[in-house]
Amino acid sequence: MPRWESDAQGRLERAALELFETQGYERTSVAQIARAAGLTERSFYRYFPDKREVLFAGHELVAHLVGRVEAADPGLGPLEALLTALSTADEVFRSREFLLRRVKVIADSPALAERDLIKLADIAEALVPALGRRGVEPGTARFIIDVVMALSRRATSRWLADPDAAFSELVAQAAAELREVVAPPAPPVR
Amino acid sequence: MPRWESDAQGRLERAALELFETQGYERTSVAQIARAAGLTERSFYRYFPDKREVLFAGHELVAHLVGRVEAADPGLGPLEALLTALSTADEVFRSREFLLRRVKVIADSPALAERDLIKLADIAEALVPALGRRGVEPGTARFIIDVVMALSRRATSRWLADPDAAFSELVAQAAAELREVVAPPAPPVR
DNA sequence: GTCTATAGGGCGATAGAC
DNA sequence: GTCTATCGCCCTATAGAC
Repeated sequence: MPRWESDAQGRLERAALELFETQGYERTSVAQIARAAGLTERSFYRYFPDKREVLFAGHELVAHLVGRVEAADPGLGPLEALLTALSTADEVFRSREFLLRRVKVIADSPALAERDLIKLADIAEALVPALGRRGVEPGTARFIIDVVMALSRRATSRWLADPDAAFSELVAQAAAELREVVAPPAPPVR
Repeated sequence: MPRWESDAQGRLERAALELFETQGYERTSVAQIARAAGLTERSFYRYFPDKREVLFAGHELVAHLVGRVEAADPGLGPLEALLTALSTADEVFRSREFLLRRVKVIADSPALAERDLIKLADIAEALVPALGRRGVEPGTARFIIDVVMALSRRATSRWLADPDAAFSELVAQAAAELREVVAPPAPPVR
């Protein structure tokens, strides 16, 4: 018999999401989350550096993307490399149920929205050296990555809304949309 | 003779930037900023809802961009409309000196970096209805805006680094770069 | 675990300008 | 009198130090 309940971190995460949903982020204290998970406030900070982080644990996505970019065919250009990497991102997604709940909570709290954005920025930053190893200058790399982040946002929002869509399809769709926006198919007829 | 020194907000902003530069954001307390500006901590919060906001006052850029998008030639597509608007953004920029100091301070503090990102996201959000009035669907609008935000980031970082470059030129340059990335000029020869 | 500085909100008091 | 900027003192919660 274990001396403590196992998966303290997971319990804190689930308790936090639940409480944020029902009471809102601001009106939920760290002590309350800890209590709901059967821990003390002090223990909460052993697992998470601050209150917001409880919703942002796990760096699987960054690692996944960086790995895929590095593993991509060296003949691919930076955009293509990023898009192939992004296409498989759903391999490390959590359940749509969970992500939907999380997105709603984040959207309802400015503090969490801020944290969400910087997490995305961290991903973008981590991808710069990955493109660097493919011979892309940091400035150019960051620009292309930012464009792909826009594309990822588009694909993800559709994926959350449509239970039947394949993520890789939505990435391809967004990429097509990008091409259309940048170089409209209809040539100027005059 | 006025009972109080004028421009309390400006004094707080200047004192804050100065202190953040010399001591760092974390090691500067609100009380210290207020004292340096000849006010009390409580008064600080009359001007700024929180400590971070002292570096992010003023919404001129949002208003400027929205206005320019709305005023843009109705015949322009959404991307072109956004780019013309962005090209004149430097009209509401503060001095490069000030912006450089500010950028450095923000980059040195995770808390300020988060706030900076959400301010950009706020601009993006504000532009959605502006494109909506041009007949663009919200989802598509947000996607195009996000691409332009990436482009804006590229142009701005170059503008900060190069004292002689014209901002509108840098926007055009980034736009050309985007076209090149999305539709490489060299067709597949095989 | 305990202690503490700080963020930041609530509410009321004060004191000039009008 | 009202309006408005400022201060004072309360409070809780976060998060870091010890």
